Formats: sequence, structure tokens, C-alpha cells
Amino acid sequence: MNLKGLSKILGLSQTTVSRALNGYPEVNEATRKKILAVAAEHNYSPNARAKGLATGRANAIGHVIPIGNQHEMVNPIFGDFIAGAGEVYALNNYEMVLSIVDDANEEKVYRAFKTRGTVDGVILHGPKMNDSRIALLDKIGLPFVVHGRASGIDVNYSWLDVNNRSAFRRATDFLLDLGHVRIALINGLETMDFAHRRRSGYEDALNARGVELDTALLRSNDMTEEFGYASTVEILDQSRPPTAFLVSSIISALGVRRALEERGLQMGRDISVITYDDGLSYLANGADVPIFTATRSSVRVAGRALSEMLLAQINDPDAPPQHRLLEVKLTVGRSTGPAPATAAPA
Amino acid sequence: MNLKGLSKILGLSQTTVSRALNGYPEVNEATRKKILAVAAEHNYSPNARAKGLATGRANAIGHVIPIGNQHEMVNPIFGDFIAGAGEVYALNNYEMVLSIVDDANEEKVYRAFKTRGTVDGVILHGPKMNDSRIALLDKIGLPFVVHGRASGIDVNYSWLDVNNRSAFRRATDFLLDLGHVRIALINGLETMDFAHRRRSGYEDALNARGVELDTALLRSNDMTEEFGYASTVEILDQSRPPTAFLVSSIISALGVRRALEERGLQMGRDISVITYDDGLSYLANGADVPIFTATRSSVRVAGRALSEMLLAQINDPDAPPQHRLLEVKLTVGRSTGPAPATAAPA
DNA sequence: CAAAGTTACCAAAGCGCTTTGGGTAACTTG
DNA sequence: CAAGTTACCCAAAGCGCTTTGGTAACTTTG
Repeated sequence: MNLKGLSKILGLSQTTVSRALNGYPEVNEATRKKILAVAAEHNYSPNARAKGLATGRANAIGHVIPIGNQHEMVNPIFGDFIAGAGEVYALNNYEMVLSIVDDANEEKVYRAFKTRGTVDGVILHGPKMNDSRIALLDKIGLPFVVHGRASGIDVNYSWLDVNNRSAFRRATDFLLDLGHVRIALINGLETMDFAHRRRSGYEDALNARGVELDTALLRSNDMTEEFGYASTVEILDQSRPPTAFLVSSIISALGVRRALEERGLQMGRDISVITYDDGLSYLANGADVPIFTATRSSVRVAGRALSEMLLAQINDPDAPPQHRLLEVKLTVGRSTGPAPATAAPA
Repeated sequence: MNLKGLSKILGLSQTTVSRALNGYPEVNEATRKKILAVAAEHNYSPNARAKGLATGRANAIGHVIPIGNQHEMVNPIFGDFIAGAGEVYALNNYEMVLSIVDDANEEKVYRAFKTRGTVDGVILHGPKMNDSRIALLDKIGLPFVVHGRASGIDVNYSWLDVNNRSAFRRATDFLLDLGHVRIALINGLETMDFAHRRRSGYEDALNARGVELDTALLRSNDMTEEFGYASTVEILDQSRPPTAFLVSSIISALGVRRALEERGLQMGRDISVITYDDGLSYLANGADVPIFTATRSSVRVAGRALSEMLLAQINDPDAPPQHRLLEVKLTVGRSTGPAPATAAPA
């Protein structure tokens, strides 16, 4: 059923039917009621493409998911993020369109989104340092918001980010307070902005206490379980192993734990571990007592907030860019404890 | 830039330009070359909505993601599945549109997809026993393929599934061969078809050896890490604990392992564990030696194959429904070993 | 009571593309 | 050389909606 057919049935013009359906005032309430009733009866809903062509809007938001270059992986936090965003889209009658691309083709996708009018705006995932995509989107005039931030960019854009620097500073301080001095950092890829900020926070904390940075304790990569495991094995095999690990993802933290357990080291007693926790629904950090001491911020909530930000921007293009910085919650679990007394104190 | 503008620049009709761009034969190769060049120069690409309106096709595939009812979770395998499907869409110039819905609204979404013409077809995820969505999609005439199967449905539809029954039969046999008799099953929600089939495979194997089913060893739920942990704790606390665990997801298996390690039980020596492994990119089952003995089938490959199946069906609507049953690979890791000698043999 | 709103509706144009149904010139063919 | 092909191009209709620019009838106002 289309508008033409519907208006024929009703004996009204397409204009009136369209107006009634879209809530315009210049239509008698009685006729509107009848129109709505007949529309429902024939379960009419307007053709999205025709509507889009007429209005110039797609009523859709694009998400471009870069495939992690090393491991061809889709970031596991992604599912929870879009769960949050999806709620918002459903409420506002927006569609979500997804593109999975490798880095080489990402620019093409954005250009196509714009020229083909596939979407009204995009959410940018996984911003890197000096991310060139931001300037690109700004240039081509496609509304966008960023999940995270990108250092070294001069355009003013909307973003929502976790305070990664303060999170890792606090986590590191927490470990330092417990007497740990040699703290390993199992970080995400440091070309990614968030990982860079986390490292800064870690370094800030060490500097503030006059603890020297030991690059032998640093690892950076896509945050897989295997990466956590392999890094931990390597680092523990060194001559001066750390007494604590700071990990950028609960998934990598699982790998860290596996390595520790394989060596008979008990978390919280022999070795302390703090991890960042995105609050993934299938990987809850323990039911009552947290498994890991963790800095936590729900990525699902972020998805909700950021998509709302984008819709607002689309509806009011002249409003200034928005910024939102979320603080993490530091919850203490059973994976941290005082640093073991050193075998031979200085 | 639109067609009109482009043809004005070229001094040709819209017809000719459109035909040149779409590869129709009735246009001189020389003019086609020029048209393509000028189009590229002005980086023209046709408006998707206008094209769709004219052709009646959306060039988009819908994925409806049900939110797990208990834990409001997005199935973690989903990211890898759409990574596979996304490759295929990109190659064929299709868009992927996602809807995240709770069960109550899923039917509405399919109806809207059809009446609004948002997509040309859908991929159905997570089929349940007697899944009502299949009959619905068949009725409203929206092309679809199913990731998995649904028992108790009489319409003939296209699907791609893993042979879950044989996978779990083989896994159970493997444990029985090692002398295990009391085998716990940590399964997905058994309202889900795949979980039901896995349980059947497990029961088949027990029956074939005359081993009695002990329902005290069965658990079924959304496959979170916490579920694996909690189930294991519960089951081990029973008077006659099992010597082996069969687990439906590597994520739950991580929880099982956590529970075992907490009790000082060593996988492969004290307790055997076999898990199903979807081959998630961020949760590889060990780099060289598998952590878990596992039945493995890559969900990413499934995403690729199933989306191809759907595109083929859309291009040839009269072709008969296709079926593809994938067999798992059973890889032996370090989590299984012979059943410990019983304290008091019968 | 005429002039000036107000209310409730409609015809038709237009969004940007594809496709139908020609048309014309050049080229074959018997 | 007339008739039939072929190669190449075009004007215009149509996809299903929104929106502009009306009009007729009815109300209000000085």
C-alpha cells in the first residue's frame, strides 16, 4: 500500500493524508483520526527511500568499523556500544548502517556516505593520534561525533570520551600506594589515542613519585587475550620482573591471569593486577566481589550518550560542538594487594 | 553533483550518462570513457535513495539483533559474524543495516523493513525452537536466510548451521573414551535451537554407552563468563561432582576455568574441559597449543558464507532454498585428560 | 454587511535517478 | 539504390513521497 492508494481509499488528496500522518496542524482532527485508522488498518508505512528523496534526509546514522590491522579483529566493545546507540535510534526512528572496512578504504566509505546521501551523520570509532578522518569529515561536511578524542587535531568537533589519563593515573597511584614500584603496562595500540592517554596517565603517576619509567615493562598491541598472556610471560621472564600489572582491557587481563596462574602466582597476593573494564555484558567483572580491581566505565552508556549527541547535532547544525568527559569508577577487587616485601631491600 | 548537472557538463542526456555509468551496451566506448572520466573528476556517485526509488531495490541487508532477555547482552559472536558478512557486502555494494531490538518489538521491525523497503533481505540471528519469526518472514515475503536452524518449522527456508549435534556427540564421546562418566554440560539457553541440538548430541553419546543422564549436571543460560563460573561452583559443590565439563562457549569456559583454579583443580589433570569455540578474533584459543580442547567452527566464515547465500537468493528469487551444514573441527588441547581413578571403584 | 482573516482541503511540482519508447544517421544488403 | 539493420543517443514518464501555492467556505471584525 502506498500514499496514492491510501488517499484513493479515503477519498482525500495525497497532500492531506501526508499531512495528517506527519502531524501537521492544517487538518481537521476528525479527518486525521479517520486517516490514521485506515492507515493502520492497511498497515501503511511510507516508503523510506521516497520519503528520503523528498525530504533530503536518510534517517540513518553510519558507523564505520575499522578492522584492527594486526588481528583483523572487530573490537569486542563494539557490540555493547551499538546496543546502547541502537536503543536511541529505535526511539528516534533512525536506522543504523554499518560499514566494516580496512583502513585503506575508510576514507572512500565516508565520501560515499556523503555523496550518496546514505546517512545523515556518522559516529567515528577508535580515533588515532592525529586522526586524519576528523579533518576529512569536517571538510566534506558530514555531521559526526567521535567516540574518544584525537590529539593533535585543530578542528573543533564533538566528542565523548572517558578520562583515560586520569583513570590510569589513579590506577597507577593506587598501586604505588600499595608499595608497588615496578608496574607493567599492558596497553592497547599506542597509535590509538586512548592508549596514548592511558600511558600518559601511567607516566604522570610514576613521575609524581619519582619512579623511573622502565620501558622493559611496557607492551602495546591489539587487546586480545593472547596478547595479555604473551606479554605477561615475556615480562615475567625478565631479570627484574614487576610486582603489578596495569592492563587496558579485561580481555587482555584474562590472558594476564592465565599466564600468572600457569606459573602458580596468585593475583592479589603474589602479583597485583588492575584492569580497565568496559562493562561488557558477557564479561562482567564478577557477580558480587569484583574479580579484578578495575577502572570502569560502561561503553554501553557511552553508546547511548554519544548517539544522542549526534542526533542533537543533526537537528541543530548550528549549535557548537559538544564535549563530554566521563570519569571512571575505581572499584577494588581481589586482584590487588600490598607489594610483596622485596627479597633484598636496598 | 547530480546526474542532471553531470549530463549538462558533458552535453549529453541523462539517459546516456546513466547508461554509461551502469555499463549498458548501447553507448559508444569513447563517450563512455569520457563520461567516466568526468564523473570521477567531479566525484559523482548516484544518490542512493533516488536510485533505490527508481529501481525498487534498497541495496541493503538487514540484521536484527535480539537483545538477550536475561542479561540484555549482545551475543559476543556477533562482531565476528558481521565482520565476515561485511566483507561480502562491501564487495557487492550492499549496505548493512542493523536493528537492535528486544523480543517484543522484533516482529514490528521486520514488518517495517518490508513495508518501508528499507532492506532487500535479512539475516535472522539466534533462531529459537519453533521460531515464529521464520513463518512471519515467509508470510510477509521478505527474503531471508537463517544463521542456524529452527526445529519444528514446516516452511522450507535457507539456512547455514554448524552441526551442533554431531559436534557435541563427538566431544562427549571424546570424554567418554577418556574414561569420564560424569560429564557436566554448561549449555546455552535451551530455548535456543543450537543449544537444544547440542544437548541432544550430548545425550546421544551418553545413551549409546548406556550412561545415565544426571540432570544435576546440566546448566543452561546466556553464555556469560559469570554463568560458567557460577555453574561450575554449584556443580562441584554437589555430593557427586563430575570429572569433566562440556561447555557451549569459550566465554563461559573462561568462567569454568576460573572456578576450577579457585579450587586448585588443574584442567586436564583433575578435571577435563571441552568447549565450543567460535574462533573469536580477540579470544583465540591459545597461540600454538590450544588452551582448551575444543570443537571449533569460525563464525566469521559463517558470516561470509551466509551473506553470500542471501545475496544469491535476492538475485534469483525463484531458486530453491539452500542449506549448508558445517562440521566442526575437534582440536585437542591441554584441558582434557584421562578420568582420574575413582576413590572407590565399584 | 463588506473586508479581512481562518480553516480545511487540493493540484501539481519536484526530489534524483532508471527505463521505456522512440528517433536519426550511418552502414549493410540484395 | 531502396529497404532493412545497427549504433548511438534523447525526451519524457515514473518510482512514492513532501511541500508550495493555491482556493473555497466559513468566521470574525469594525
